[in-house]
Amino acid sequence: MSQSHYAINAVVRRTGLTAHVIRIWEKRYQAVQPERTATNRRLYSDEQVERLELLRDATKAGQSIGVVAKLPTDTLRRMALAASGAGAPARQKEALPDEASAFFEAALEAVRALDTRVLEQVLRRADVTLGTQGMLQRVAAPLAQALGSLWRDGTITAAQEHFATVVLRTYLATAAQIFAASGNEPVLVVATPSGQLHELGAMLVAASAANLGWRVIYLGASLPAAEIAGAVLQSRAKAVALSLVYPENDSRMEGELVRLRELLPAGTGLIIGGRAIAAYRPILDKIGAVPAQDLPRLLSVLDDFRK
Amino acid sequence: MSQSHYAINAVVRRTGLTAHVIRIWEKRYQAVQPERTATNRRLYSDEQVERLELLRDATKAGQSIGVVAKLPTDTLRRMALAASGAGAPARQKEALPDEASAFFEAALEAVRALDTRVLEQVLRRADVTLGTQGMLQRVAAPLAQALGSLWRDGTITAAQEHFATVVLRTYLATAAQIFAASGNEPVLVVATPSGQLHELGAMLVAASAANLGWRVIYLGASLPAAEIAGAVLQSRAKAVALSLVYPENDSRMEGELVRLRELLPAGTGLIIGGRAIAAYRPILDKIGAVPAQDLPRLLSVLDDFRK
DNA sequence: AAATACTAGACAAACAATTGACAATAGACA
DNA sequence: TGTCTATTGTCAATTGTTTGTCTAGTATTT
Repeated sequence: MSQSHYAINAVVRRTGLTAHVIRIWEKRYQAVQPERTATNRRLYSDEQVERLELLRDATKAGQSIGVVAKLPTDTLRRMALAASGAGAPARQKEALPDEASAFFEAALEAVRALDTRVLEQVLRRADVTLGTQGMLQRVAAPLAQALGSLWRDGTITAAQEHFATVVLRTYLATAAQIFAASGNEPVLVVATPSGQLHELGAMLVAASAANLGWRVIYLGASLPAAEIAGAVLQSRAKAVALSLVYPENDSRMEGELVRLRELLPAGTGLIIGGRAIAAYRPILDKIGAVPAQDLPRLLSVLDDFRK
Repeated sequence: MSQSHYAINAVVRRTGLTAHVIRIWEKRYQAVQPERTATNRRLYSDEQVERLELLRDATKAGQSIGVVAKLPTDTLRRMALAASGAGAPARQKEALPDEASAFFEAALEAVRALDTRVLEQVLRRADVTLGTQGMLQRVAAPLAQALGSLWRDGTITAAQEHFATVVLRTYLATAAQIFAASGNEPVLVVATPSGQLHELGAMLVAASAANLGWRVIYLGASLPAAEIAGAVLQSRAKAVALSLVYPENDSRMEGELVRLRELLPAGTGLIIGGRAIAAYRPILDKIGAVPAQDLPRLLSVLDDFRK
């Protein structure tokens, strides 16, 4: 197989664990036993990295490291499969209230410094410690929201805001990558309608849904109703999620949304979220779209459509 | 096999490594053993250049040079494959002339089908088979260009065009991340100026430059001159690359570009590329910006600014 | 003459390993 | 409830390694 030998630093990058933890897991529980160079540096194989990832997931799900570290890798793989299949979050560790905000602050710091690497690292670590949904709801979503107001404040520059948007966007896209391999998940089309240029909200939805086992077709920002409907037809999607942020009083929006509902096959779910939904509330009611004020509510709505 | 022999300068150009590093890798780890001229100048073969590229990628991925430099080239190739996540067959260099267009066609097919997974897979495979620069220049760039005209044709829908843009964008961003910097590479700021909404060209530049060893700060689309300059100052960037695609006759562009040049520290490189540069040519000359018609030319320009 | 390339040796910053100590948490038990 | 204990992650200090960069001096190419 592959002969890769990763230094501990590379393992840190891939697993999101700290070097401290990796070493202490080895010392105390013999979780992995990496080779050593002639000068005593650890060298990890792909298998060992995978094992560490599995251990990370198991502990994140509430298992104690002392127990799972002794299990063979096969068993860990089965556990991971079972856990993701059940979708039932066992006893997800409740993070401290200020733990999420520490990540938030760290992320903001990286944004100010225009430091891609650190920003990504913070997001990945939040992903590991809070769980993907926790990271999305308590770090990424607040960050996405804060960017706008901080920029209006003058607390951050437009360049920093753009920068953060791009990095966040990329992270969400890859985090949402959830192997669509199985192919028979329900399909969700995500986009923002014509005139709505802010796409971060839509990306959050896409990442969140993908993490919960939807196959997401993400179409980006500012797409006419007919196009969205076309994509739904082509992909036989079960539901559509739109995000409305700004502007809040686009007169053409009503026409767009009505048209979209007309063009969608009967039975297709239509979920609309984002800052601006309050302003468009009457329209949503009229066309029977389900509003979702925030990410948790969106997920529960998605769950209903899944059946 | 081609019998070309490259002087170290050419190798620097193609790999993004410094001459110092190339020599020290040879001395300390016998990474490559180039021929010598009668007067002791190093001469590198294509195979050796490829090997250096593989070593560069492996080290950027976190493997230590001391370990990987001793591995046979075959193993390095396999590792590059594994790292890019493709289970693809290890096609050797010298791609057929139409191989790139086969990838192009396959990519287009995936776009029509709105199939994220396949589209990503095609890009990854192209990456491995043609090399990163080959993939960028012969698949991604043509695809980015084609999307616009195909959409105007009606050959593809706007939804498909949006979809392709997003997937391509994400792939380029992560591909560029793989080469994430160790910290002391020269910094390049990439963006599109106010009014220019198409960012795919800028992303291509960013990915390409990152692959050649720049630390790229990517700011996305439509940013005012003052903001771009601010980011340059903050990051102490050596150069700025802008992409102009559409519109081709924005009257405010001249003001923006002039202002940008004024705000940039003396000595900062200013490179401008994209479909629309012909239309803005007089302005570019006026402010002393270097035009770059295509990706290969951009890279050689970047090379000049490196020092 | 100026730019480029070569060697050798020195250097500093980043990276790793080890150890021992510490703090937070959960569960057990009185 | 409070106290004890085992578990777990974190931290600091120290030592050693790895790696890219730099300088100086010489030679070659353009």
